[in-house]
Amino acid sequence: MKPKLSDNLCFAIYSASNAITRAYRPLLEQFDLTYSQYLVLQSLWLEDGVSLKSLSEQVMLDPGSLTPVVKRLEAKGMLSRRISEQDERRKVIALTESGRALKQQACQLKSQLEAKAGIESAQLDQLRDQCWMVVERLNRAGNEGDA
Amino acid sequence: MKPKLSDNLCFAIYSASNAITRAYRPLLEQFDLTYSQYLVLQSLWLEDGVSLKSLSEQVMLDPGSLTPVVKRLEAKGMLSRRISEQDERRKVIALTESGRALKQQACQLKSQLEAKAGIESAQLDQLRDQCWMVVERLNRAGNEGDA
DNA sequence: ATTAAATGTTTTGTGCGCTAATTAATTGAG
DNA sequence: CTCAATTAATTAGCGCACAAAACATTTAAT
Repeated sequence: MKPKLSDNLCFAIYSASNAITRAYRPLLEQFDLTYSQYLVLQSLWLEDGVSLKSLSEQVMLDPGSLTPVVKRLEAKGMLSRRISEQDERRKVIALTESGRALKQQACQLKSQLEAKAGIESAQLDQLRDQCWMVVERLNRAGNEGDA
Repeated sequence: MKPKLSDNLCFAIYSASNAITRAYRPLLEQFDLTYSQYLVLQSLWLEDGVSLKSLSEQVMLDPGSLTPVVKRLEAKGMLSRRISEQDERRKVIALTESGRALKQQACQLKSQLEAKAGIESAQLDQLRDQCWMVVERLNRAGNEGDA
């Protein structure tokens, strides 16, 4: 059998990720959000008032990647960034009233996308768990140089 | 049970994709390649001398995303972009000798990454296929407005 | 044959995502 | 207490990934 590009797991995951953000785009447009911004909001809906570093661990992105995302959300009035009083290096990122209010409107987004894709939850959970397994192993492998 | 951010399949796939390009980066560095550039090369190793549009379909990326990637590969001497004689709108993208030669050196990359992550092929194939299922359904859903 | 629609590529502008370097605040070792 | 490490956040620079617009070439319709 001739090898195909789609044989590669990396390409499959990469394409799936691109397809998801592509599919989310028109849905998120009504809220003037990108997928990354939406992800940050979801994280804050679960745990509010965290530092940028803590947030970056939650969403598994570099602090350097997150600063501009959070700034844009601040500009849209979704959250505030005030300096922590305990530790002035830290910024405390907290939802505003509008940011909190968006939670109710946006919770339909996930089911909207699932409906769009027509995925049922049976294999879905397995797929999700296997993705996390890949993430965990790659992260572990990347941090093995800690003497 | 309290809901967690990691319950979301979208987040899992998104994180897995980021983790993969992150893990590939140091491996690809020795070849002075990014993951996208590597993907384009892999596509050309399977089918050489294609138009940008054809290439964009192979790797599932916008032509607009691909133009700069291909240009950089051209600058590195990996491929050539000449105007098609049959249709002067088209560009024919073809590997150079160096581009073809890289195939031998880079074929170890995939196994190198798999070793790094310690993934065995049993569940791997399933994960891959389910990713493609998601991609297919999202793409189908996105193109349903064709009267 | 002329012109209108379609096709292939590039350009422009926005927003990631990463690394490396910078700045500022805190901690710790002497 | 002081000064060197550490930690938190930002900045700068690179390379995507996309949509929308611009441009040129080809095709199709009349």
